[in-house]
Amino acid sequence: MPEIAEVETVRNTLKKQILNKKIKKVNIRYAKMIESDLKDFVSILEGNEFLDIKRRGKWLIFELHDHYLLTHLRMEGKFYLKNEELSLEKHEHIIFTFDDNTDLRYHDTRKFGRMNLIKKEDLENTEAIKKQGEEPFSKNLTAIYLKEKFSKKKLPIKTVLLDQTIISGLGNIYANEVLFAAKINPLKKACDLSNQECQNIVLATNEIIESAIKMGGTTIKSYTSSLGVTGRFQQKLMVHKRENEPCKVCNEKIVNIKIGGRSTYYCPFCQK
DNA sequence: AGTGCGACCCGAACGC
DNA sequence: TGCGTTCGGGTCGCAC
Repeated sequence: MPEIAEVETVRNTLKKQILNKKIKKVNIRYAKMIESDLKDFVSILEGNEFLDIKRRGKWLIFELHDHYLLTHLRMEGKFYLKNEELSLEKHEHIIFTFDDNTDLRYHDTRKFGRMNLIKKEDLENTEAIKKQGEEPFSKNLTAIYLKEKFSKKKLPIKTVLLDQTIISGLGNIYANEVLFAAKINPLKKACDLSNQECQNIVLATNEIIESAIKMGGTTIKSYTSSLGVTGRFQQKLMVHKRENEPCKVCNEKIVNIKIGGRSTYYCPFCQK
């Protein structure tokens, strides 16, 4: 399940591989994945080239001449680079073939990922991009900002951390890890958090996301980056997917509960 | 406006 | 063994 660190890893990896290569052909095998007009999608991309790859939250933004290709990997989306002669696999849904005979293949077992081609001038007006909250590293991500946003939320803080309009890019793994590092019980209502707790979330978010990006993300389930680089952050996980294992700080058993339908892991002693 | 929930998917895990 | 059922998870859209 790619979150911000995984998306950043994919971005950095792909940037070394696909920029400024002419796109010879686009093959769409699962049309529902494309949110924009299908004919435009093919005609605009063919003959075009990727000039840069940016990121906003969990969205990857491929820059083309005059357009951006927005992609969201959701849970299982992956990009692979392959020789175009290799046979297509079952879950390779969108294939971009470059004129050096390599493919950029979008692979997604669950078919949850989406792609959207937009004109450059429309980027900031695109709903998905417009509503993204502060990036984990932004200087605008402050305790004051969080306190104000949280004050309107009676939901558990765990649920609120997943709200992309507040902090952009956190998913289930890092939400669990941030709350452990900040020593906050995931069930606590967001509106009840103190200034100090908001500050702890800012610091924990900075620290964890920086570390996760440095380590190439976290490999959970099927996630691998485009070059097959394995994320190493899983070795650093303190609570996520560690149900019944001892807390690395106090030895108490890590608990797994559902909050808002999402698996939540925490230490009942460290996060009272 | 905030909240809750089904829909989108399909492989893995589980039940019988 | 083999079949059917349940579950998960990010985001959107809709109902309240």
